[in-house]
Amino acid sequence: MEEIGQTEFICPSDTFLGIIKGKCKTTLIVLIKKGRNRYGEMCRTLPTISPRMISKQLDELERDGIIERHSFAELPPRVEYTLSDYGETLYPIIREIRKWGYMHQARTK
Amino acid sequence: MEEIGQTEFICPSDTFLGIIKGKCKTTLIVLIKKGRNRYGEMCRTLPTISPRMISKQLDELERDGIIERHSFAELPPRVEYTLSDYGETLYPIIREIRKWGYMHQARTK
DNA sequence: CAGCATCCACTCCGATACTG
DNA sequence: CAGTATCGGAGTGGATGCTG
Repeated sequence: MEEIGQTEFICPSDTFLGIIKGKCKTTLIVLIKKGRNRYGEMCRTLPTISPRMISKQLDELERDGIIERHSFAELPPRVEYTLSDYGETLYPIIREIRKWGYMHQARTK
Repeated sequence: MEEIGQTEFICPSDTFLGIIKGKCKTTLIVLIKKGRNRYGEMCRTLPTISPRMISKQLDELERDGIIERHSFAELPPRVEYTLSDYGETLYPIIREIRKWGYMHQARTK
């Protein structure tokens, strides 16, 4: 049997969950991955999430190195987000999570 | 490109994340899966998590149908938890999450 | 042993209003 | 267009004490 200790148990899960927990981070990652990567666009796609929250979640994802922010000095201003190489590594897992969700969402409620 | 709508984006992720978010649910699931499935045992394995929290998380996992609670009317009382068939379906994903965590935990701080 | 009840601090998140 | 500031309610989680 594998070694069982507190550190081994908690840390690995929290590395991932600490990054993608939060109101709508997986959703934002998927949107960006699909090219729907501008702030206003995301707000319109997710009308039930407040712009403040979308902004905050994008900030945190950028801080964690998952996404990159590209700001264009135009009028009107434009900002696009892209997945970083690091962010790409967790995308397959998000797909798995979403696939599981599709299969089992009937069960929850 | 896939259809993009709010429902398709948010629901599937939340089905999974809604279940495993919370202080230490993935950890508890792994402990149970490995046979370290008694309440006191878990508390001792996770000394930094309060017993109240472990109890609460186990309750929620049971309520969501992920784990089953088996109570033995002995003295001293004994309670064991096992993964349900439903719970087994999300175990592979938890393994992926943990594997990702092992590989990338150096990066996060 | 395996827990629940209570109290409290902290964090999350929405609503609203404002800015470069 | 792409945000930021502030307020306040709801939820999360620890500490402590008690129970069958």
